Amino acid sequence: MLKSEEFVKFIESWGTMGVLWGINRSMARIHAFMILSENPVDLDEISKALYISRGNASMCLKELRNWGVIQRVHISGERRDFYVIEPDVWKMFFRIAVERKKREFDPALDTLRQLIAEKDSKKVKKVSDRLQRIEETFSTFDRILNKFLENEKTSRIMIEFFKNFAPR
Amino acid sequence: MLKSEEFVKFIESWGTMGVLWGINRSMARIHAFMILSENPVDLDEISKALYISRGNASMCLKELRNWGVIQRVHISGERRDFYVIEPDVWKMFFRIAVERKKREFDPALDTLRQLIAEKDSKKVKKVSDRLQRIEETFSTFDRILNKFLENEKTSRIMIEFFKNFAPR
DNA sequence: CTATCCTTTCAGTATATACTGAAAGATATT
DNA sequence: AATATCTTTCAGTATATACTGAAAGGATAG
Repeated sequence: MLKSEEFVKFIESWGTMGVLWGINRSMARIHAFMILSENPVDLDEISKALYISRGNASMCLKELRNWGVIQRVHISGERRDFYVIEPDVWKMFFRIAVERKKREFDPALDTLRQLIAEKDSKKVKKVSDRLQRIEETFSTFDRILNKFLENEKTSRIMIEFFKNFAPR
Repeated sequence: MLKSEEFVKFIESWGTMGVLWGINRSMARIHAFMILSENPVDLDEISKALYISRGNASMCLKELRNWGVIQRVHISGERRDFYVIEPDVWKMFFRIAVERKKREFDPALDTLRQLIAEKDSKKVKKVSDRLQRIEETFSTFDRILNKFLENEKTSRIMIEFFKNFAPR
């Protein structure tokens, strides 16, 4: 399961898309490599296959684990650590969504609200109306996302709804 | 409407969030500045207020126009170009979504499909099943997004649905 | 037509981000 | 407890990304 031209293309393309998720190229390439691997992989294999230093590979694996998109597994009789991807693709999506929201959306919404709450400014009506509209939009978005992420079951229901709404 | 502490904070925070949208700090800061401006702004004003070179400001404005989140307006009697934000916040959201999808999601989905279509590989069942599941997930996501973005009216309907589903 | 005002371009430079590899830290093996 | 195997850390370095400012390119005014 290695090294056809398409595999390389997939790994690099996944790497590019990684930016969409806010993860860096190496992380995404490692993730792609793991998707294409039949068996659990170890640091050495990754390092050699993708021409990445062990140090970097180690840091990327740690970060991928933080994001919850891969897991460390133990193989009896083996001393090394092995890794597998989170097998549930939607779950993988959610985890990324949660992480990004927490890191970048929430603080921005906070600041927006603070700005609106601010009393003594020389705010012009036009601008405060605009801020109000933005806050409403963000807030709606926030509620939808929270609803979506609140538990497994809710997510599944929403996905099913979506599938019907936009059938193949 | 300038330079309270909160305004600066808002601008910088918006700048951070910009990364979420795949736009760089300067672009996002300029956008934030424009949100807070009562009247159309020009290049010079931006450059001075945000301590950005005119060259950079010019490039950022161009890019923001490409994304469709700001518009150039003409003010009679004025020689300079002026700019305003897209006033419809949801529309702004959509434009960013469309752009990002086009740039980063679509190519990845393409590659994924190519990889699946590939005939003569030594693909292991486990891996091809996994790829199949990923394709399904991505494809569903793609259809939802397309549905959402296909026209103004559909978007509005979906937003209304969401608002009811996740009320304030 | 030419001077003035404004915008854009882009080579060079600065800054931020990612990566390497050697050393230290862990954990298992004998 | 010494050795071997594997992982993590991090200072230094490389690479990628963003920014500057001077020069060229337009547009309008006189």
